Amino acid sequence: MATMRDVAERAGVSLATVSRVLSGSRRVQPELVERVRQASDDLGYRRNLLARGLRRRHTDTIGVVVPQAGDLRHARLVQALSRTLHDRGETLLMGDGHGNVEVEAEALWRLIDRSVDGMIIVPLDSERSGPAVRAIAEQVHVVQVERGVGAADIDLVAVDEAAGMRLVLDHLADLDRERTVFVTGSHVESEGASERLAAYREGAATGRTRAVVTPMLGISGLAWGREAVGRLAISRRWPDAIVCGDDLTALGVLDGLRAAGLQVPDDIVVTGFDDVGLAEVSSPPLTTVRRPLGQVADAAIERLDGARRGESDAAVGWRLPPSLVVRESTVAPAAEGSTR
Amino acid sequence: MATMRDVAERAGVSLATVSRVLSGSRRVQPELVERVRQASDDLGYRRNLLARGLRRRHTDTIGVVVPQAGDLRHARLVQALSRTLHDRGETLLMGDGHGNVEVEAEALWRLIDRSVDGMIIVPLDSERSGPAVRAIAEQVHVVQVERGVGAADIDLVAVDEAAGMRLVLDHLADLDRERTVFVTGSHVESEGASERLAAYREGAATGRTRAVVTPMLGISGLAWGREAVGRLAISRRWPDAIVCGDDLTALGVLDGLRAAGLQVPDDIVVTGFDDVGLAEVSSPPLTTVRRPLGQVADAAIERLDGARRGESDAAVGWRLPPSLVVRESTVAPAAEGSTR
DNA sequence: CTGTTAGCGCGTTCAC
DNA sequence: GTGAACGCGCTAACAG
Repeated sequence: MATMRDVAERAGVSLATVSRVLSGSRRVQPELVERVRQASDDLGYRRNLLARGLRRRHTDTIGVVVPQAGDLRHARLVQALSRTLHDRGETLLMGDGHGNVEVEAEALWRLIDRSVDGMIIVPLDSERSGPAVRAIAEQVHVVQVERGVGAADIDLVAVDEAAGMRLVLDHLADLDRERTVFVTGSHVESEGASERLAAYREGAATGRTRAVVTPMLGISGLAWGREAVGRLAISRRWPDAIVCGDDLTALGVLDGLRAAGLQVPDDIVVTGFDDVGLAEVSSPPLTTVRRPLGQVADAAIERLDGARRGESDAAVGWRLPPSLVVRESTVAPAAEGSTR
Repeated sequence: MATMRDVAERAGVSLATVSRVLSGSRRVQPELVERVRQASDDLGYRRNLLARGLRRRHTDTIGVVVPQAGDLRHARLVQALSRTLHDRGETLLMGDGHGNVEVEAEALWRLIDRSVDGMIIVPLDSERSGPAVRAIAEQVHVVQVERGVGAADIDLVAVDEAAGMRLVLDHLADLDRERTVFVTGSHVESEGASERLAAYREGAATGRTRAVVTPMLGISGLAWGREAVGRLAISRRWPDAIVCGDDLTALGVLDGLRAAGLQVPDDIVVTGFDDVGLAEVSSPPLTTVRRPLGQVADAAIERLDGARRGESDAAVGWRLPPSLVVRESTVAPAAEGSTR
């Protein structure tokens, strides 16, 4: 590997000049610029970012740690982050919690050891990830995503789950559906789920959709969706809309409905939550709520950048509004395809 | 941030001693070890990996670049890699091609700039990624995954697609299915797809399953699966098994079959390929071929490690055997659940 | 504008 | 067994 010294010798200039040409930090005589460029290309020179970072005290690198890199949702987030960071000339250093708080903590520290300029964290658990996240926040600027560890002085950008639920409810009202039931996982599963449940209750009470049936709580998933429909069948009083807390449960509901011989969306409409891979491929395709992953990513990066420039007044807590994706599980093909 | 010098002062020893204690590179008097440990803990000292890497000329870091980090398959691979690297005390530096060869090339070089000890690459395109991958291979040891760029001197670990197809065909033979049809994407889409097609042809000709219908080629996806079934319906000669080139197409086939009123698996059985997220949630769940991602990851890392220790004789080309996951799209519930 | 010099924080000689 | 001194490759400060 060629070093800057090699380039300097070949171009017949000093080390400092090479550095200046390469980083554009100061004006250099055009002729010398050319000579340096030439020499650099000839040698296939590449800057050593380790040395550079050591000297500059920052690395144009931000750390990102997610609970489970294999999860589609997190993978998408990482990709979104990676994309805009790349465009800004920064590099993403990924850490993976592998679903384990201790592993997560170690991943965090390892990133610190590599001198990241900032950190974007999706905490594994709002309780148990607390100590590590707070400790890290003392070392470098941190912005939490999706979930916070209850530290008011650490930035947080998340999705407004309640607004998403209102979108669903309004959509149902537009369709004149009056007897809805909410099928979801038990609200202890995640903060998001309980927010959606609360918003459903609230919306059902005060919104345009009335006549609401008590929420059905189970362990979210395919099986629970099917079982919920089974229970409804026994009760013999079918609702005209089923709102699900997540897409997977909605798939189960769809399957149960098919077994029961009901037509979607004619007899009954179904909605999911969290448009990530599944909703599109179900049959019929699922109307669902899409989280603005790209905006979340950009907001987090923006915030990090602002903080680095010293605009770090008080910590922010942003909630970004999701959008409704209307598909055939609520609207028959003819009137299909609108997204709002 | 505390530095080694701070630790040395607090412990009343020299810098060198601290270094030795922390890296365990040489024996140090027990008492001093204790003092250093204590001082280090008190200060919350963390080694600066930039400086360390600069001095040692290696970083215990390996670069991983994938075509599209948001793809579930790649995300899973990254997670598998990340897991075993973590266990070995190494760190993963991720690069994302974002589906673009130029971006991929830049990601590769950026990792080189960070002094990775080795590189694991899933090339975006076996043709167009060639130059970059070959150039990188001159800088650092690289092992390609899944797809090679046709350089015989660069390691490659991939999945034996043909073996996977044989698994499917044998399974069908066990079920006494005699009229199968293969529905897949056009074989120009990827090398993997064409390998599967070839293996299907081969297996159909020489294997235990005879009476084979000409493969149906389209653009893989939900729509093509449905359409393929539509064409079959017109022909009025139903096969007793439909083998699909990928899971998504299989989902479409399942949907088409339902519309046509056929029972799966009684009237007809269906198989997918690449068990990643979709197969489990379809109805009925899909029998499919699972790629051994964990083994692929471990093999790649193992190879990198071997090369670093100087065992890098000739480049290897490994093909790992996938496994068949039997679900209800080929075997009715009663006899379900076996995986082999 | 350009060159010389001094470290960034570490690991590693070489003397003791 | 321990410490002092050097240098990894680079940028920032200071002269010229």
